[in-house]
Amino acid sequence: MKLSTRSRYGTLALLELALHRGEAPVQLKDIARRQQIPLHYLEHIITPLISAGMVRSTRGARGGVSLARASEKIKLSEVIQLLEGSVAPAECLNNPDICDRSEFCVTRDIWSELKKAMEGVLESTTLQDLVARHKKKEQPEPVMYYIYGCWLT
Amino acid sequence: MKLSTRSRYGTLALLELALHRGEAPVQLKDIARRQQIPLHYLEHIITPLISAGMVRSTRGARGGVSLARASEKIKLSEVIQLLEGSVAPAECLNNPDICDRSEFCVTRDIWSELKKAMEGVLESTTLQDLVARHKKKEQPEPVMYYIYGCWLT
DNA sequence: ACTAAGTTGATTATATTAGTCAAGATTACT
DNA sequence: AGTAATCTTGACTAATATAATCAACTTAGT
Repeated sequence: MKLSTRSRYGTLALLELALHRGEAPVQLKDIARRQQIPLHYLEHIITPLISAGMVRSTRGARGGVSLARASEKIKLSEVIQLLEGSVAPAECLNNPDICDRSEFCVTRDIWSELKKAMEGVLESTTLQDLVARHKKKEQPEPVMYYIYGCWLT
Repeated sequence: MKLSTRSRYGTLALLELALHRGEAPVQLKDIARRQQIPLHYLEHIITPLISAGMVRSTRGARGGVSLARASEKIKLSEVIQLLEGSVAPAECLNNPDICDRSEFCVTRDIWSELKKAMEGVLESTTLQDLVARHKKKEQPEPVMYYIYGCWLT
């Protein structure tokens, strides 16, 4: 029940791109270094994201990759779909024919609910949400009050 | 993001046991046949469930396995925990030390929410729920009315 | 032309999952 | 007591998927 490193690396890479939105393309080697992803592996991870039109690539010197769409428009569900193939926790949800009891199977029904719960999170989270959380963590915005001669948080 | 067959087979086997609750122990070979699970594989899957006290085994001729607890008391989350190791979609949730950015990582926060959503389903589903669903599917309880000379559903 | 990038496909390495086999332990039944 | 049926255990193998690497190629800037 683990996400593959493909998905985790891919999401980190996309977050990196979202953080540099509007600037020059980011080079794969920089993403690789900053997010500690093997460069050669990242090259393969980024490919399906480019094919799907989520990421734009600029070849040649001073090239790199950048988001092809607004980060508000990129849901994690789509990212996982592209990198993991599917969010479904059991293959019979994608393809009922692989099991001849799909129609009657109550465990399949539960895996379906599990899938829905997962989609609930992944559909409602965009890259922009990740960016917002990231910035919030960087600047924790310390709300403090000076009362009784002390700084209180 | 797939459940292993361990978990899926194991859940099917437990459902089988729940359906025969109160009767004589069910033999592994019968479970294997009915649920189409390789017998030798099932032997290994059932082991951790026995160790954990979820399943009771009766050795020897006419032996078998049966639920050690009421099916209402067995949550799927526990089953998955035993068979899959953990429900966490990323290892850093179980063990923050494997990654030096766990503390700041916003993707980790999202995987954590994903985990919570999954737990929401798995914690609230018991074997008894599976049994109930199963019975409901078997006997769709056709509520019909004989009106105007016709049977209406 | 040269260099710095991304692109692609082949290949290897590693880990995990899935499954098999066989010897052993326990119990029911005759 | 003997035997057959059944779970138990550990070693082993096979299959698959994941992760990673390498190298040749294409593209674009200088």
